[in-house]
Amino acid sequence: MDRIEEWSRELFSFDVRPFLEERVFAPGEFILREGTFPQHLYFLTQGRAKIYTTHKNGKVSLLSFSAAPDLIGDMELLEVRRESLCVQALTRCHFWVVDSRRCLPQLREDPKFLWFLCNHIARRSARQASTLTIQQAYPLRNQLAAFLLMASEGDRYRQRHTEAAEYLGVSYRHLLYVLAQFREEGLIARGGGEYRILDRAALEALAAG
Amino acid sequence: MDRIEEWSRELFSFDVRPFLEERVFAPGEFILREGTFPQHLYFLTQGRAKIYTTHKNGKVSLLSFSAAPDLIGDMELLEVRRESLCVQALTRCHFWVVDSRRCLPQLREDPKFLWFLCNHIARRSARQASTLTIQQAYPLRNQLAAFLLMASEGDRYRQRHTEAAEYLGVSYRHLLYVLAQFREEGLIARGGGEYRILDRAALEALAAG
DNA sequence: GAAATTATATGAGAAATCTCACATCCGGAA
DNA sequence: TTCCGGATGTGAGATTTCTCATATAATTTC
Repeated sequence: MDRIEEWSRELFSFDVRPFLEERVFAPGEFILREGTFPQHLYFLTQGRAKIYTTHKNGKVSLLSFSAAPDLIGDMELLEVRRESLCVQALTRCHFWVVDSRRCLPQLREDPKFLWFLCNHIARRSARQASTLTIQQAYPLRNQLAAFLLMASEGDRYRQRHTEAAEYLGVSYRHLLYVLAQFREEGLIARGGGEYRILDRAALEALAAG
Repeated sequence: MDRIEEWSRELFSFDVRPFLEERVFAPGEFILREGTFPQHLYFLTQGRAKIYTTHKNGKVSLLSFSAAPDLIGDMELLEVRRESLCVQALTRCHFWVVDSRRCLPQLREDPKFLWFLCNHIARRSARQASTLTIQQAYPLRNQLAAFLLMASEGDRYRQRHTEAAEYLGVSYRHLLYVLAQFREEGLIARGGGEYRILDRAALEALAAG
């Protein structure tokens, strides 16, 4: 396939195709399971997945959503992951999978790939740092406003509340409570199994802190 | 200096010494200020610094403590930082400073350095992810137990409460409240301007969740 | 299609956490 | 020494967030 060749030339100095295969995961399928140690790099080219971890007290933390294009399995390649995470497809997910164990020597010597990897991980780290400090400094009201804007398409918001609560790190009950507040204040409206954004400006003001 | 040569051979494929200088910061001095865009990589060889950001609502989030050996300015090198952070020396800090702007072409082509950088950033990212999810899943009681164990030397804990509160992302008042609880329960004791750990096992049980 | 599971919704009360007020203590600056 | 800003410590009341119970709708499974 052409696109693979073009893409592999962009990210790698060497010919990665011998180590490459395509894979598709169905919704709900696991790309990475907790406790396993993958030997592959997964380049998400299509679809959407969620990355989460389960704590000893039973709570689930949804660390992030992964949307194409994204890279999964990099932390494991670098062997820095202590408690492993779980990655599960939300929609049908297409990957280009690199057998990183077999081509690790080439990867370690490839400045083009390493530069890409640095940038990728650094961007993720910056996002996490931002999430972390915002979470410390603002109540759900502000974070939810940002999330509604981020996760909506146009004026329509149709995320699962269960997942949103796990992502925002609050209880399902409390998420619903603040959503109801927003409805009372006329910021959003409910209808037909989805929510609509009524007052984008107000939400943006809240999201900005 | 010998140690510089040895160190630079370990991290770089090329001779980095022409781009290198030593710098020392006094306690309280700023290594990076919010809003500025540094053109240097700072290798912390001695000392301790704090990395924090100030929010629009006035709250300060202490993202992390930096202790030698550590690397500062990497996110800026990769140009991924949105809101810039503030890095301030807590103790006297010694750095080896690389003029990354002048040797960026070499850095981008140096697999040895890039591999190190990937690992460094990935480790930080893993730590942040862990902090983020733990913060979502556990109340201060558990996090404080972990922090007391981590930040104490032997059985003596002598961190500033103001800084601890910013690091843990809770109000000063609430930190003191939970510390008082721990005292009532006989886990710690106060005396001579410091705290002492009395029941390490109990704290470890709390920290483990 | 029936049963079982999962998501949505809401109420009530409790726990965690915050803000603000105020007092004390200590170290550095004048 | 005196003064002052920062760090410590405590109280009271408000706000945010959690847990648990319960009910219904939607979805999956058999």
